Amino acid sequence: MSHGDKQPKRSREERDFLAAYDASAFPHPSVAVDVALITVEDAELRVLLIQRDEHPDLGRWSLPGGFIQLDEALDAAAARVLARDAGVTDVWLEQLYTFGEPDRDPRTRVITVAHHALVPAATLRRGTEERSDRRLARIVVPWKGDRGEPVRAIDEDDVELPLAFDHAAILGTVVQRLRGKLDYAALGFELLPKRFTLRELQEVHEAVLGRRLNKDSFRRRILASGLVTATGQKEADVVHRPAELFRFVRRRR
Amino acid sequence: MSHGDKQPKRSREERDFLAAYDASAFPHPSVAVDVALITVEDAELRVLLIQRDEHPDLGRWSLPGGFIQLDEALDAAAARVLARDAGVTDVWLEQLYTFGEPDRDPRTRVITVAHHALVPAATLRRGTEERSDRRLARIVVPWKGDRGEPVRAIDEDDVELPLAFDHAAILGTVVQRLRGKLDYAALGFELLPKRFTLRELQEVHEAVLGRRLNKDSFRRRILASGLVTATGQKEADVVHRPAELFRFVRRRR
DNA sequence: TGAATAGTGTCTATAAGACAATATCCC
DNA sequence: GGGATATTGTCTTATAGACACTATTCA
Repeated sequence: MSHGDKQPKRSREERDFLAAYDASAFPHPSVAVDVALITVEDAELRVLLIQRDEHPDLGRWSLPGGFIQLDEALDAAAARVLARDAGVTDVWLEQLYTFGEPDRDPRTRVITVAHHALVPAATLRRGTEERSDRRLARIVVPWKGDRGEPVRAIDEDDVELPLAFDHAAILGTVVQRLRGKLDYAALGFELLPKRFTLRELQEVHEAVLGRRLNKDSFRRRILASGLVTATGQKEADVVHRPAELFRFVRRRR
Repeated sequence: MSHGDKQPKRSREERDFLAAYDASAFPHPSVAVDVALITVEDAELRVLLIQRDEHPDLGRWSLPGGFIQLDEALDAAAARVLARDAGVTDVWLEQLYTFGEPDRDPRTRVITVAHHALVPAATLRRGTEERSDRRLARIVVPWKGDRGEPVRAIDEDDVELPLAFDHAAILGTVVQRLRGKLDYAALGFELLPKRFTLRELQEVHEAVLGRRLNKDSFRRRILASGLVTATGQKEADVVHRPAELFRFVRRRR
Protein backbone atom coordinates (compact mmCIF):
# COMPACT_ATOMS: atom_id res chain seq x y z
CA MET A 1 0.00 0.00 0.00
CA SER A 2 1.49 3.29 -0.98
CA HIS A 3 -0.48 5.26 1.56
CA GLY A 4 -0.43 5.06 5.31
CA ASP A 5 2.37 4.10 7.60
CA LYS A 6 2.10 0.42 8.34
CA GLN A 7 1.61 -2.38 5.91
CA PRO A 8 -1.24 -4.36 7.39
CA LYS A 9 -0.57 -8.08 7.67
CA ARG A 10 -3.84 -9.47 6.44
CA SER A 11 -5.27 -12.46 8.25
CA ARG A 12 -6.52 -15.58 6.48
CA GLU A 13 -10.03 -14.48 7.34
CA GLU A 14 -9.48 -11.03 5.84
CA ARG A 15 -7.99 -12.53 2.70
CA ASP A 16 -11.04 -14.72 2.31
CA PHE A 17 -13.27 -11.69 2.71
CA LEU A 18 -11.37 -9.77 0.05
CA ALA A 19 -11.49 -12.68 -2.36
CA ALA A 20 -15.26 -12.86 -2.00
CA TYR A 21 -15.84 -9.11 -2.30
CA ASP A 22 -18.17 -8.21 -5.16
CA ALA A 23 -17.66 -4.63 -6.32
CA SER A 24 -20.50 -4.85 -8.79
CA ALA A 25 -23.13 -5.45 -6.11
CA PHE A 26 -24.36 -1.87 -6.39
CA PRO A 27 -24.24 0.72 -9.20
CA HIS A 28 -21.20 2.99 -9.46
CA PRO A 29 -20.83 6.46 -10.92
CA SER A 30 -18.46 7.26 -13.74
CA VAL A 31 -15.30 9.08 -12.68
CA ALA A 32 -13.47 11.44 -15.00
CA VAL A 33 -10.65 13.96 -14.82
CA ASP A 34 -10.73 17.39 -16.42
CA VAL A 35 -7.63 19.53 -16.70
CA ALA A 36 -7.50 23.31 -16.95
CA LEU A 37 -4.23 24.01 -18.74
CA ILE A 38 -3.48 27.59 -17.79
CA THR A 39 -0.96 30.03 -19.18
CA VAL A 40 -0.38 33.78 -19.19
CA GLU A 41 0.10 35.58 -22.48
CA ASP A 42 0.00 39.33 -23.10
CA ALA A 43 -0.53 39.77 -19.38
CA GLU A 44 -3.79 37.84 -19.55
CA LEU A 45 -4.84 34.54 -18.08
CA ARG A 46 -5.62 31.92 -20.73
CA VAL A 47 -6.85 28.36 -20.86
CA LEU A 48 -6.76 25.66 -23.50
CA LEU A 49 -10.23 24.73 -24.71
CA ILE A 50 -11.33 22.00 -27.08
CA GLN A 51 -14.50 22.11 -29.12
CA ARG A 52 -16.60 19.05 -28.49
CA ASP A 53 -17.22 16.95 -31.59
CA GLU A 54 -19.63 14.54 -29.89
CA HIS A 55 -22.84 14.65 -27.96
CA PRO A 56 -23.59 15.87 -25.38
CA ASP A 57 -22.88 19.59 -25.61
CA LEU A 58 -21.58 19.09 -29.15
CA GLY A 59 -19.99 22.29 -30.43
CA ARG A 60 -19.42 23.73 -27.01
CA TRP A 61 -15.94 24.21 -25.63
CA SER A 62 -14.53 22.06 -22.88
CA LEU A 63 -11.45 21.38 -20.85
CA PRO A 64 -9.35 18.40 -21.87
CA GLY A 65 -10.71 15.45 -19.97
CA GLY A 66 -11.48 11.77 -19.96
CA PHE A 67 -12.61 8.85 -17.88
CA ILE A 68 -10.12 7.36 -15.48
CA GLN A 69 -8.96 3.82 -15.91
CA LEU A 70 -9.45 1.33 -13.12
CA ASP A 71 -5.76 0.92 -12.36
CA GLU A 72 -4.77 4.52 -12.93
CA ALA A 73 -4.02 7.14 -10.26
CA LEU A 74 -5.92 10.41 -10.55
CA ASP A 75 -2.92 12.56 -11.32
CA ALA A 76 -1.73 9.98 -13.83
CA ALA A 77 -5.05 10.22 -15.61
CA ALA A 78 -4.76 14.00 -15.66
CA ALA A 79 -1.24 13.80 -17.08
CA ARG A 80 -2.39 11.31 -19.71
CA VAL A 81 -5.21 13.59 -20.84
CA LEU A 82 -2.84 16.54 -20.95
CA ALA A 83 -0.33 14.70 -23.09
CA ARG A 84 -3.03 13.37 -25.41
CA ASP A 85 -4.98 16.60 -25.93
CA ALA A 86 -2.30 19.25 -25.52
CA GLY A 87 0.94 17.41 -26.25
CA VAL A 88 2.28 18.72 -22.98
CA THR A 89 4.29 16.75 -20.43
CA ASP A 90 6.32 17.53 -17.32
CA VAL A 91 4.33 20.53 -16.22
CA TRP A 92 3.11 21.70 -12.84
CA LEU A 93 -0.11 19.75 -12.31
CA GLU A 94 -2.24 19.63 -9.19
CA GLN A 95 -5.63 18.39 -8.17
CA LEU A 96 -8.13 21.21 -7.78
CA TYR A 97 -11.58 20.10 -6.68
CA THR A 98 -14.05 17.34 -7.38
CA PHE A 99 -17.30 18.28 -9.06
CA GLY A 100 -20.09 15.79 -8.59
CA GLU A 101 -23.52 17.35 -8.84
CA PRO A 102 -25.83 14.51 -9.93
CA ASP A 103 -27.02 16.37 -13.04
CA ARG A 104 -23.76 17.93 -14.19
CA ASP A 105 -23.53 15.53 -17.14
CA PRO A 106 -26.71 14.58 -18.99
CA ARG A 107 -25.43 11.12 -19.94
CA THR A 108 -25.19 9.60 -16.50
CA ARG A 109 -23.72 10.33 -13.12
CA VAL A 110 -20.22 11.59 -13.88
CA ILE A 111 -18.01 12.78 -11.05
CA THR A 112 -15.01 14.70 -12.32
CA VAL A 113 -11.82 15.27 -10.41
CA ALA A 114 -10.74 18.63 -11.81
CA HIS A 115 -7.05 19.45 -12.06
CA HIS A 116 -5.15 22.53 -13.08
CA ALA A 117 -1.83 22.76 -14.84
CA LEU A 118 0.50 25.67 -15.49
CA VAL A 119 2.75 26.11 -18.49
CA PRO A 120 4.69 28.98 -20.10
CA ALA A 121 2.90 30.46 -23.09
CA ALA A 122 5.79 29.69 -25.42
CA THR A 123 5.62 25.98 -24.61
CA LEU A 124 1.93 25.88 -25.28
CA ARG A 125 1.98 27.78 -28.56
CA ARG A 126 4.04 25.03 -30.15
CA GLY A 127 1.49 22.58 -31.45
CA THR A 128 -1.80 24.25 -30.65
CA GLU A 129 -1.70 26.70 -33.53
CA GLU A 130 -3.19 24.89 -36.47
CA ARG A 131 -6.20 23.02 -35.16
CA SER A 132 -9.49 24.86 -35.45
CA ASP A 133 -11.01 22.90 -32.57
CA ARG A 134 -8.39 24.16 -30.11
CA ARG A 135 -8.32 27.66 -28.67
CA LEU A 136 -6.13 29.37 -26.16
CA ALA A 137 -8.96 31.42 -24.75
CA ARG A 138 -8.75 34.45 -22.52
CA ILE A 139 -10.38 33.94 -19.14
CA VAL A 140 -12.65 36.84 -18.28
CA VAL A 141 -13.29 37.02 -14.56
CA PRO A 142 -16.47 38.95 -13.73
CA TRP A 143 -15.75 39.15 -10.01
CA LYS A 144 -13.04 40.50 -7.74
CA GLY A 145 -11.15 38.76 -5.00
CA ASP A 146 -11.54 35.06 -4.37
CA ARG A 147 -15.23 34.43 -4.86
CA GLY A 148 -14.67 31.58 -7.31
CA GLU A 149 -17.83 32.10 -9.32
CA PRO A 150 -18.09 31.03 -12.97
CA VAL A 151 -15.97 32.83 -15.54
CA ARG A 152 -16.22 33.34 -19.29
CA ALA A 153 -13.91 32.36 -22.13
CA ILE A 154 -13.20 34.73 -25.03
CA ASP A 155 -11.16 33.91 -28.11
CA GLU A 156 -8.71 36.11 -30.03
CA ASP A 157 -11.53 37.65 -32.06
CA ASP A 158 -13.43 38.64 -28.92
CA VAL A 159 -15.99 35.93 -29.53
CA GLU A 160 -17.29 34.24 -26.43
CA LEU A 161 -16.81 30.47 -26.43
CA PRO A 162 -19.77 28.73 -24.81
CA LEU A 163 -18.49 26.27 -22.25
CA ALA A 164 -19.67 22.69 -21.94
CA PHE A 165 -21.10 21.08 -18.79
CA ASP A 166 -20.06 22.97 -15.64
CA HIS A 167 -16.69 23.97 -17.02
CA ALA A 168 -17.35 27.68 -16.44
CA ALA A 169 -17.69 26.88 -12.75
CA ILE A 170 -14.59 24.68 -12.78
CA LEU A 171 -12.60 27.51 -14.35
CA GLY A 172 -13.93 29.91 -11.72
CA THR A 173 -12.59 27.59 -9.05
CA VAL A 174 -9.26 27.45 -10.89
CA VAL A 175 -8.92 31.22 -10.78
CA GLN A 176 -9.93 31.27 -7.13
CA ARG A 177 -7.35 28.65 -6.23
CA LEU A 178 -4.56 30.25 -8.22
CA ARG A 179 -5.23 33.60 -6.58
CA GLY A 180 -5.13 31.96 -3.19
CA LYS A 181 -1.92 30.05 -3.84
CA LEU A 182 0.04 32.79 -5.53
CA ASP A 183 0.89 34.50 -2.26
CA TYR A 184 2.69 31.64 -0.65
CA ALA A 185 3.51 29.21 -3.44
CA ALA A 186 6.05 29.80 -6.17
CA LEU A 187 3.49 29.53 -8.94
CA GLY A 188 4.58 32.45 -11.07
CA PHE A 189 7.69 30.67 -12.22
CA GLU A 190 5.68 27.83 -13.75
CA LEU A 191 4.16 30.32 -16.15
CA LEU A 192 7.44 31.85 -17.31
CA PRO A 193 10.41 30.69 -19.35
CA LYS A 194 13.66 29.73 -17.61
CA ARG A 195 14.88 33.30 -17.58
CA PHE A 196 12.60 36.25 -17.00
CA THR A 197 12.62 39.83 -15.83
CA LEU A 198 10.97 41.01 -12.66
CA ARG A 199 8.51 42.99 -14.75
CA GLU A 200 7.45 39.82 -16.54
CA LEU A 201 7.00 38.07 -13.22
CA GLN A 202 4.94 40.97 -11.96
CA GLU A 203 2.75 40.88 -15.07
CA VAL A 204 2.11 37.19 -14.47
CA HIS A 205 1.14 37.87 -10.88
CA GLU A 206 -1.15 40.69 -11.99
CA ALA A 207 -2.80 38.50 -14.60
CA VAL A 208 -3.53 35.81 -12.05
CA LEU A 209 -4.69 38.19 -9.34
CA GLY A 210 -6.65 40.42 -11.70
CA ARG A 211 -5.31 43.60 -10.16
CA ARG A 212 -2.29 45.86 -10.37
CA LEU A 213 0.53 45.47 -7.89
CA ASN A 214 2.87 48.03 -6.48
CA LYS A 215 6.09 47.79 -8.41
CA ASP A 216 8.45 48.76 -5.63
CA SER A 217 7.13 46.43 -3.01
CA PHE A 218 6.70 43.58 -5.49
CA ARG A 219 10.35 43.92 -6.37
CA ARG A 220 11.47 44.06 -2.79
CA ARG A 221 9.29 41.15 -1.77
CA ILE A 222 10.46 38.87 -4.58
CA LEU A 223 14.13 39.71 -4.10
CA ALA A 224 13.85 39.25 -0.34
CA SER A 225 12.15 35.87 -0.78
CA GLY A 226 15.32 34.32 -2.10
CA LEU A 227 13.31 32.55 -4.77
CA VAL A 228 15.03 34.27 -7.67
CA THR A 229 18.64 34.88 -8.48
CA ALA A 230 20.14 37.27 -11.00
CA THR A 231 21.79 35.73 -14.04
CA GLY A 232 23.92 38.71 -15.05
CA GLN A 233 22.23 38.68 -18.44
CA LYS A 234 19.90 41.38 -19.70
CA GLU A 235 16.85 41.20 -21.90
CA ALA A 236 17.37 42.12 -25.55
CA ASP A 237 15.37 43.80 -28.30
CA VAL A 238 13.48 46.15 -26.07
CA VAL A 239 12.96 49.80 -26.84
CA HIS A 240 14.03 50.89 -23.40
CA ARG A 241 16.65 50.16 -20.82
CA PRO A 242 16.87 46.36 -20.66
CA ALA A 243 16.09 44.68 -17.39
CA GLU A 244 18.19 42.00 -15.81
CA LEU A 245 17.16 38.41 -16.36
CA PHE A 246 16.50 36.30 -13.28
CA ARG A 247 15.92 32.64 -12.80
CA PHE A 248 13.97 30.65 -10.25
CA VAL A 249 15.95 28.96 -7.53
CA ARG A 250 14.56 26.28 -5.28
CA ARG A 251 14.87 27.40 -1.71
CA ARG A 252 12.68 28.28 1.26
CA ARG A 253 10.21 25.82 2.71
CA MET B 1 -24.09 24.68 -33.17
CA SER B 2 -25.03 28.27 -32.52
CA HIS B 3 -22.51 30.17 -30.52
CA GLY B 4 -24.27 32.23 -27.92
CA ASP B 5 -26.90 30.09 -26.24
CA LYS B 6 -26.45 29.55 -22.55
CA GLN B 7 -28.91 26.92 -21.46
CA PRO B 8 -28.42 23.97 -23.76
CA LYS B 9 -31.61 23.26 -25.67
CA ARG B 10 -30.95 19.68 -26.56
CA SER B 11 -31.62 18.73 -30.13
CA ARG B 12 -33.62 15.67 -31.16
CA GLU B 13 -30.34 14.07 -32.21
CA GLU B 14 -28.73 14.78 -28.85
CA ARG B 15 -31.74 13.42 -27.01
CA ASP B 16 -31.52 10.22 -29.04
CA PHE B 17 -27.84 9.96 -28.20
CA LEU B 18 -28.52 10.36 -24.50
CA ALA B 19 -31.30 7.79 -24.55
CA ALA B 20 -28.95 5.26 -26.13
CA TYR B 21 -26.02 6.00 -23.81
CA ASP B 22 -24.84 2.91 -21.94
CA ALA B 23 -22.98 3.81 -18.78
CA SER B 24 -22.16 0.20 -18.03
CA ALA B 25 -20.09 -0.24 -21.18
CA PHE B 26 -16.87 0.00 -19.20
CA PRO B 27 -16.00 -0.73 -15.55
CA HIS B 28 -16.37 2.03 -12.98
CA PRO B 29 -14.59 2.62 -9.69
CA SER B 30 -16.43 2.85 -6.40
CA VAL B 31 -16.76 6.38 -5.05
CA ALA B 32 -16.97 7.10 -1.34
CA VAL B 33 -16.88 10.08 0.97
CA ASP B 34 -14.90 10.25 4.19
CA VAL B 35 -15.41 13.01 6.71
CA ALA B 36 -12.88 14.27 9.24
CA LEU B 37 -15.01 15.75 12.00
CA ILE B 38 -12.64 18.11 13.77
CA THR B 39 -12.91 19.91 17.05
CA VAL B 40 -10.62 21.61 19.54
CA GLU B 41 -10.72 20.57 23.18
CA ASP B 42 -8.19 21.42 25.89
CA ALA B 43 -6.32 23.47 23.30
CA GLU B 44 -5.73 20.36 21.20
CA LEU B 45 -6.94 19.37 17.77
CA ARG B 46 -9.18 16.30 17.83
CA VAL B 47 -10.98 14.10 15.37
CA LEU B 48 -13.82 11.62 15.64
CA LEU B 49 -12.70 8.08 14.84
CA ILE B 50 -14.71 4.90 14.53
CA GLN B 51 -13.32 1.44 15.05
CA ARG B 52 -13.98 -0.73 12.05
CA ASP B 53 -16.09 -3.79 12.80
CA GLU B 54 -15.75 -5.31 9.34
CA HIS B 55 -13.03 -6.36 6.98
CA PRO B 56 -10.85 -4.92 5.62
CA ASP B 57 -8.73 -3.26 8.30
CA LEU B 58 -11.03 -4.69 10.98
CA GLY B 59 -10.15 -3.23 14.36
CA ARG B 60 -8.38 -0.22 12.93
CA TRP B 61 -9.78 3.26 13.35
CA SER B 62 -11.30 5.19 10.50
CA LEU B 63 -13.05 8.40 9.61
CA PRO B 64 -16.81 8.25 9.20
CA GLY B 65 -17.45 7.40 5.58
CA GLY B 66 -19.57 5.59 3.07
CA PHE B 67 -20.28 5.05 -0.56
CA ILE B 68 -22.12 7.77 -2.40
CA GLN B 69 -25.51 7.11 -3.87
CA LEU B 70 -26.07 7.58 -7.58
CA ASP B 71 -28.42 10.54 -7.19
CA GLU B 72 -26.65 12.15 -4.26
CA ALA B 73 -24.40 15.20 -4.35
CA LEU B 74 -20.97 14.82 -2.76
CA ASP B 75 -21.56 17.26 0.07
CA ALA B 76 -24.96 15.67 0.70
CA ALA B 77 -23.29 12.28 1.07
CA ALA B 78 -20.80 13.78 3.51
CA ALA B 79 -23.60 15.36 5.53
CA ARG B 80 -25.50 12.07 5.55
CA VAL B 81 -22.48 10.17 6.84
CA LEU B 82 -21.89 12.81 9.49
CA ALA B 83 -25.48 12.64 10.73
CA ARG B 84 -25.47 8.86 10.73
CA ASP B 85 -22.13 8.27 12.44
CA ALA B 86 -21.80 11.34 14.64
CA GLY B 87 -25.36 12.56 15.07
CA VAL B 88 -24.20 15.98 13.94
CA THR B 89 -26.04 18.28 11.53
CA ASP B 90 -25.73 21.89 10.40
CA VAL B 91 -22.00 22.19 10.81
CA TRP B 92 -19.30 23.78 8.69
CA LEU B 93 -18.51 21.13 6.08
CA GLU B 94 -16.26 21.48 3.08
CA GLN B 95 -14.70 19.26 0.48
CA LEU B 96 -11.01 18.69 1.12
CA TYR B 97 -9.29 16.52 -1.47
CA THR B 98 -9.95 13.38 -3.44
CA PHE B 99 -7.80 10.36 -2.69
CA GLY B 100 -7.66 7.83 -5.46
CA GLU B 101 -4.49 5.77 -5.45
CA PRO B 102 -5.43 2.48 -7.11
CA ASP B 103 -4.36 0.40 -4.11
CA ARG B 104 -5.68 2.54 -1.29
CA ASP B 105 -8.47 0.07 -0.55
CA PRO B 106 -7.77 -3.67 -0.80
CA ARG B 107 -11.35 -4.53 -1.79
CA THR B 108 -11.46 -2.80 -5.13
CA ARG B 109 -10.76 0.57 -6.67
CA VAL B 110 -12.29 3.04 -4.24
CA ILE B 111 -11.91 6.75 -4.83
CA THR B 112 -12.82 8.78 -1.79
CA VAL B 113 -13.79 12.41 -1.79
CA ALA B 114 -12.53 13.48 1.62
CA HIS B 115 -14.32 16.25 3.48
CA HIS B 116 -13.63 18.03 6.72
CA ALA B 117 -16.12 19.41 9.19
CA LEU B 118 -15.71 21.68 12.19
CA VAL B 119 -17.78 21.60 15.35
CA PRO B 120 -17.48 23.01 18.88
CA ALA B 121 -16.30 20.43 21.37
CA ALA B 122 -19.41 20.79 23.53
CA THR B 123 -21.66 19.90 20.62
CA LEU B 124 -19.65 16.80 19.84
CA ARG B 125 -19.41 15.51 23.41
CA ARG B 126 -23.16 15.09 23.55
CA GLY B 127 -23.77 11.61 22.19
CA THR B 128 -20.27 10.32 21.55
CA GLU B 129 -19.53 9.48 25.15
CA GLU B 130 -20.81 5.98 25.70
CA ARG B 131 -19.83 4.00 22.64
CA SER B 132 -16.57 2.11 22.91
CA ASP B 133 -16.08 2.09 19.15
CA ARG B 134 -15.99 5.90 18.99
CA ARG B 135 -13.09 8.04 20.11
CA LEU B 136 -12.42 11.73 20.03
CA ALA B 137 -8.75 11.29 19.37
CA ARG B 138 -5.99 13.84 19.69
CA ILE B 139 -4.25 14.57 16.40
CA VAL B 140 -0.50 14.48 16.79
CA VAL B 141 1.26 16.34 14.02
CA PRO B 142 4.88 15.25 13.59
CA TRP B 143 5.78 18.11 11.25
CA LYS B 144 5.79 21.88 11.29
CA GLY B 145 4.26 24.32 8.87
CA ASP B 146 2.09 23.14 6.01
CA ARG B 147 3.76 19.98 4.80
CA GLY B 148 0.60 17.91 5.03
CA GLU B 149 2.28 14.60 5.77
CA PRO B 150 0.50 11.81 7.67
CA VAL B 151 -0.37 12.38 11.31
CA ARG B 152 -1.08 10.10 14.26
CA ALA B 153 -4.14 9.67 16.46
CA ILE B 154 -3.84 9.24 20.23
CA ASP B 155 -6.70 8.54 22.62
CA GLU B 156 -7.29 9.91 26.13
CA ASP B 157 -5.10 7.18 27.65
CA ASP B 158 -2.19 8.09 25.37
CA VAL B 159 -2.73 4.94 23.33
CA GLU B 160 -2.10 5.31 19.64
CA LEU B 161 -5.06 4.33 17.49
CA PRO B 162 -3.92 2.61 14.29
CA LEU B 163 -5.65 4.24 11.36
CA ALA B 164 -7.34 2.33 8.55
CA PHE B 165 -6.57 2.68 4.84
CA ASP B 166 -4.85 6.01 4.04
CA HIS B 167 -6.69 7.91 6.73
CA ALA B 168 -3.46 9.07 8.36
CA ALA B 169 -2.62 10.81 5.08
CA ILE B 170 -6.13 12.24 4.78
CA LEU B 171 -5.87 13.68 8.28
CA GLY B 172 -2.49 15.16 7.40
CA THR B 173 -4.10 16.95 4.51
CA VAL B 174 -6.88 18.15 6.82
CA VAL B 175 -4.37 19.77 9.15
CA GLN B 176 -2.51 21.29 6.22
CA ARG B 177 -5.70 22.76 4.78
CA LEU B 178 -6.94 24.10 8.11
CA ARG B 179 -3.61 25.78 8.76
CA GLY B 180 -3.72 27.37 5.33
CA LYS B 181 -7.28 28.58 5.66
CA LEU B 182 -7.12 29.90 9.18
CA ASP B 183 -5.34 33.06 8.15
CA TYR B 184 -7.98 34.35 5.83
CA ALA B 185 -11.13 32.41 6.62
CA ALA B 186 -13.18 32.75 9.75
CA LEU B 187 -12.69 29.15 10.76
CA GLY B 188 -11.99 29.65 14.44
CA PHE B 189 -15.58 30.53 15.18
CA GLU B 190 -16.85 27.19 13.91
CA LEU B 191 -14.91 25.50 16.69
CA LEU B 192 -16.24 27.67 19.50
CA PRO B 193 -19.59 28.14 21.21
CA LYS B 194 -21.72 31.18 20.40
CA ARG B 195 -19.93 33.30 22.95
CA PHE B 196 -16.25 33.05 23.63
CA THR B 197 -13.33 35.00 24.97
CA LEU B 198 -10.42 36.19 22.89
CA ARG B 199 -8.15 33.84 24.81
CA GLU B 200 -10.34 30.90 23.84
CA LEU B 201 -10.22 32.00 20.22
CA GLN B 202 -6.46 32.29 20.42
CA GLU B 203 -6.19 28.81 21.92
CA VAL B 204 -8.20 27.44 19.01
CA HIS B 205 -5.93 29.17 16.53
CA GLU B 206 -2.88 27.84 18.32
CA ALA B 207 -4.25 24.31 18.35
CA VAL B 208 -4.87 24.42 14.61
CA LEU B 209 -1.58 26.06 13.75
CA GLY B 210 0.45 23.99 16.19
CA ARG B 211 2.37 26.99 17.46
CA ARG B 212 2.02 29.80 19.96
CA LEU B 213 0.79 33.19 18.84
CA ASN B 214 1.60 36.62 20.14
CA LYS B 215 -1.21 37.67 22.45
CA ASP B 216 -1.04 41.38 21.76
CA SER B 217 -1.03 41.22 18.02
CA PHE B 218 -3.60 38.41 17.92
CA ARG B 219 -5.93 40.61 19.96
CA ARG B 220 -5.32 43.64 17.77
CA ARG B 221 -5.73 41.67 14.58
CA ILE B 222 -9.00 40.02 15.58
CA LEU B 223 -10.51 43.21 16.92
CA ALA B 224 -9.45 45.13 13.81
CA SER B 225 -10.93 42.49 11.53
CA GLY B 226 -14.45 43.41 12.54
CA LEU B 227 -15.31 39.72 12.75
CA VAL B 228 -16.13 39.79 16.44
CA THR B 229 -18.20 42.08 18.55
CA ALA B 230 -18.27 42.44 22.32
CA THR B 231 -21.38 41.22 24.09
CA GLY B 232 -20.93 43.16 27.32
CA GLN B 233 -20.97 39.87 29.23
CA LYS B 234 -18.03 38.37 31.04
CA GLU B 235 -16.98 34.80 31.56
CA ALA B 236 -17.83 33.27 34.94
CA ASP B 237 -16.28 30.76 37.31
CA VAL B 238 -12.69 31.57 36.51
CA VAL B 239 -10.04 32.01 39.13
CA HIS B 240 -8.78 35.24 37.64
CA ARG B 241 -10.09 38.43 36.14
CA PRO B 242 -12.93 37.38 33.81
CA ALA B 243 -12.55 38.23 30.16
CA GLU B 244 -15.25 39.78 28.07
CA LEU B 245 -17.34 37.42 25.93
CA PHE B 246 -17.40 38.12 22.21
CA ARG B 247 -19.51 36.73 19.43
CA PHE B 248 -18.85 36.19 15.77
CA VAL B 249 -20.38 38.69 13.38
CA ARG B 250 -20.67 38.16 9.66
CA ARG B 251 -18.85 40.95 7.88
CA ARG B 252 -15.85 41.53 5.62
CA ARG B 253 -15.44 39.86 2.24
C1' DT C 1 -3.61 40.00 50.14
C1' DG C 2 -1.87 37.13 46.42
C1' DA C 3 -2.35 34.42 42.21
C1' DA C 4 -3.66 34.65 37.71
C1' DT C 5 -5.18 36.43 33.59
C1' DA C 6 -7.52 40.67 31.20
C1' DG C 7 -6.79 44.68 28.99
C1' DT C 8 -4.13 49.14 27.76
C1' DG C 9 -0.21 51.89 26.33
C1' DT C 10 4.25 52.48 24.35
C1' DC C 11 8.34 51.46 21.86
C1' DT C 12 10.81 49.16 18.06
C1' DA C 13 11.44 46.49 13.89
C1' DT C 14 9.69 45.30 9.55
C1' DA C 15 7.13 45.60 5.27
C1' DA C 16 4.31 48.17 1.98
C1' DG C 17 3.19 52.20 -0.67
C1' DA C 18 4.49 56.63 -2.63
C1' DC C 19 7.65 59.20 -4.98
C1' DA C 20 11.92 61.18 -6.67
C1' DA C 21 16.39 60.72 -8.89
C1' DT C 22 19.44 58.53 -11.77
C1' DA C 23 20.81 54.74 -15.29
C1' DT C 24 20.63 52.58 -19.67
C1' DC C 25 18.93 51.07 -23.73
C1' DC C 26 16.87 52.06 -28.72
C1' DC C 27 15.35 55.31 -31.95
C1' DG D 1 18.62 64.11 -27.46
C1' DG D 2 14.02 61.97 -26.44
C1' DG D 3 11.19 58.16 -25.03
C1' DA D 4 10.72 54.49 -22.14
C1' DT D 5 11.57 51.50 -18.49
C1' DA D 6 15.16 49.78 -14.92
C1' DT D 7 17.13 50.42 -10.64
C1' DT D 8 18.23 52.70 -6.38
C1' DG D 9 17.20 55.51 -2.43
C1' DT D 10 14.29 57.97 0.83
C1' DC D 11 10.20 59.03 3.34
C1' DT D 12 5.72 57.80 5.33
C1' DT D 13 2.46 54.67 7.11
C1' DA D 14 0.62 50.30 8.82
C1' DT D 15 1.37 46.19 11.37
C1' DA D 16 3.65 42.72 14.40
C1' DG D 17 6.27 41.65 18.36
C1' DA D 18 8.03 42.83 22.88
C1' DC D 19 7.31 44.56 27.18
C1' DA D 20 5.61 47.20 31.04
C1' DC D 21 1.82 48.59 33.69
C1' DT D 22 -2.84 48.66 35.57
C1' DA D 23 -7.44 46.16 36.35
C1' DT D 24 -10.35 42.64 38.17
C1' DT D 25 -11.80 38.43 39.88
C1' DC D 26 -11.59 34.45 43.36
C1' DA D 27 -9.39 31.90 47.03
